[in-house]
Amino acid sequence: MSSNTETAGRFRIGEVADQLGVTTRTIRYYEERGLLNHGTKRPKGSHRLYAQTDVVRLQELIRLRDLLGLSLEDLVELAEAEEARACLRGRWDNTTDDEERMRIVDEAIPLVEKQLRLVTSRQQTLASFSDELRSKLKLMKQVRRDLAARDTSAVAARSASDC
Amino acid sequence: MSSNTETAGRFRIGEVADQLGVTTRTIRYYEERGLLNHGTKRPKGSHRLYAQTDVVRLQELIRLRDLLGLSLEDLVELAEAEEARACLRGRWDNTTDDEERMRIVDEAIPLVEKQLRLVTSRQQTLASFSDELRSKLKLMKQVRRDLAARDTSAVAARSASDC
DNA sequence: TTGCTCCTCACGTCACGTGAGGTGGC
DNA sequence: TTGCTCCTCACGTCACGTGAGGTGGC
Repeated sequence: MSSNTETAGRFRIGEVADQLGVTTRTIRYYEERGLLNHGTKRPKGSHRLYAQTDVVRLQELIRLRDLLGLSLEDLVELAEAEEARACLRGRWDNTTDDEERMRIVDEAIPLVEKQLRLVTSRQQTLASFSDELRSKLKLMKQVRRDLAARDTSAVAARSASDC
Repeated sequence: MSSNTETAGRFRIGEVADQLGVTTRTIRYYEERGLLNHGTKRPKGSHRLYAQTDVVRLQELIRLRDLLGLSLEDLVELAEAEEARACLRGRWDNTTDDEERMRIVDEAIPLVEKQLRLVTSRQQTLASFSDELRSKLKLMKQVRRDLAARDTSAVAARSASDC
């Protein structure tokens, strides 16, 4: 996955799974589907080893999946775009060409902006849901107070919009 | 589903599905799993008909599923608890007993509070994710400006924490 | 050498998707 | 009567879960 020798292969699949709160099966499945391991061809049967950058990358994908409910197909799309950033493959560190670096940053920025838009949209939906629940709760507590005060007419006035 | 004659049976499954943005299969599946149709025994082969209260109820379940990523098992649990509210079955409207109404409200309040806790927790997670994306973006734009100004030393100072 | 974790099939499951073939109401 | 939507199987799919049986490194 990482071709960068200095960061290569320090974590085993079980450690990564524990860190991210998923199972090893999930990680292997993501590899099957092409989200990981674009770099090294691992000899069949040998252990998978992950670099810190790989873990961070997986972390991001899993967070997008959990928080936004994206399908693996969506994740593949985002991952491929992120691939273009190439930071993970060391293109950034291996070049001293400012124009090359400019291109990398220019590719990366719209991607993060897209993720931010997705997150912001989801935040708004949740905020209105939250508001709804709050006013529902407020109403119910008011009805409760009316009942406690044996004020039947007040209860009747409110009950229509309750529940 | 609804045994309340005045609100019974005005929507067909296709209409409900369109309103909620799901397929008819989803609604039938939820019925299979016991989330719906606790009331009427429909003659086999006959059309399903839903009341407005049924649609609202389904809407809530689907929103919880989408926004919080709850499993159907989780939804069944919440639905069963909500069943206790009994408003949908007309217990509220069919009683004039204040103590009965008090019991209904007392059962309903902690349920909505629980939903609110789930939503709030999700909001916090999303907020920190959003913050992370924002500062990442800010840093990348700064690097871009440094590159544009051909200020190589400034770029180098920042690149370590980039990507 | 003994555990432990890893490996690869491969079948099971959850939450639906997607027809196949047929019936029912405006 | 003609469409349209509905019905019930029932098999397919996506994203994994869960062993079965075996190998590899501290």
